[in-house]
Amino acid sequence: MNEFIEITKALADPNRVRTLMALRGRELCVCRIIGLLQLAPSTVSKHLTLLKQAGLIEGRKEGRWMHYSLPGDKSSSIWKTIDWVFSSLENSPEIKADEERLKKIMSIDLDNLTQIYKK
Amino acid sequence: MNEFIEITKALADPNRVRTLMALRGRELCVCRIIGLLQLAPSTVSKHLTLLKQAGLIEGRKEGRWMHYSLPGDKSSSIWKTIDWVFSSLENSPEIKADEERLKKIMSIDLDNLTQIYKK
DNA sequence: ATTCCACTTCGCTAATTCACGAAGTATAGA
DNA sequence: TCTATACTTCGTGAATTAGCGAAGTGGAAT
Repeated sequence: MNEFIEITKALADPNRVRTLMALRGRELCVCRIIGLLQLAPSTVSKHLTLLKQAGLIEGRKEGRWMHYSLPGDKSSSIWKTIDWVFSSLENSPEIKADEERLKKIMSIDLDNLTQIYKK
Repeated sequence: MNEFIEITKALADPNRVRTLMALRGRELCVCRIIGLLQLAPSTVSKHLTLLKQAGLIEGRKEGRWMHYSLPGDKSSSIWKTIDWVFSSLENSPEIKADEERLKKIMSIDLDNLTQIYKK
């Protein structure tokens, strides 16, 4: 029960849900997620920590960058939840708009991202 | 998206989730739910309003009693969510304990419930 | 070594949420 | 018509949460 509530609480915030949806089929570094959500780095970091705590995402450090992604083991029970989220939001206009924004964000080289998310 | 967040928020509280699970396969009047959760009537009423707002339950008034149940139309998309909740919690010890409590609560006649939930 | 950069942790404020009791509404029964 | 019952709404306090900026951590590059 506690675990379940941890998951539903993690999913009870639009910015965290947008993040989860943004990670469909790809890894993202924190700076790109900051670019997507347009929130302070510390805020985004906190959201990511919460999602990770709930088991909805996992992190991988590579040099200076931290990359987040959906759990690798698709047979794990958390994927039932993730699939439910995906199917619930597949037609959401907000998520579609994010998808467009992400196309641009993905095209920017990591080394040039700093300036972007500061404005 | 808004709708989805309304649902996850409704599911982000243990007492509301317990209520949802208690309604599996049966209707319950508010007084029995009060008996289960052991919370003030006004608190329970608020929880039920939230669950209803999210579309997770529906209410039916009969005389003095208000009966809540899961949505009747099982083809409605909310049932995907409800089934996900059920499958996530089918082995939860808390929910099993509630099931036991409910057996007793269901055996009490409606007219005699008042005294019970006041103690 | 030192500086820079990506990110996290900490400390704070504003907003939201959970719980309660008191007061209100509606129905049943005397 | 009056009272009792079942529930809801309102107002309030305590606890939790989302956001921020400042300070801290650790890896890379000069």
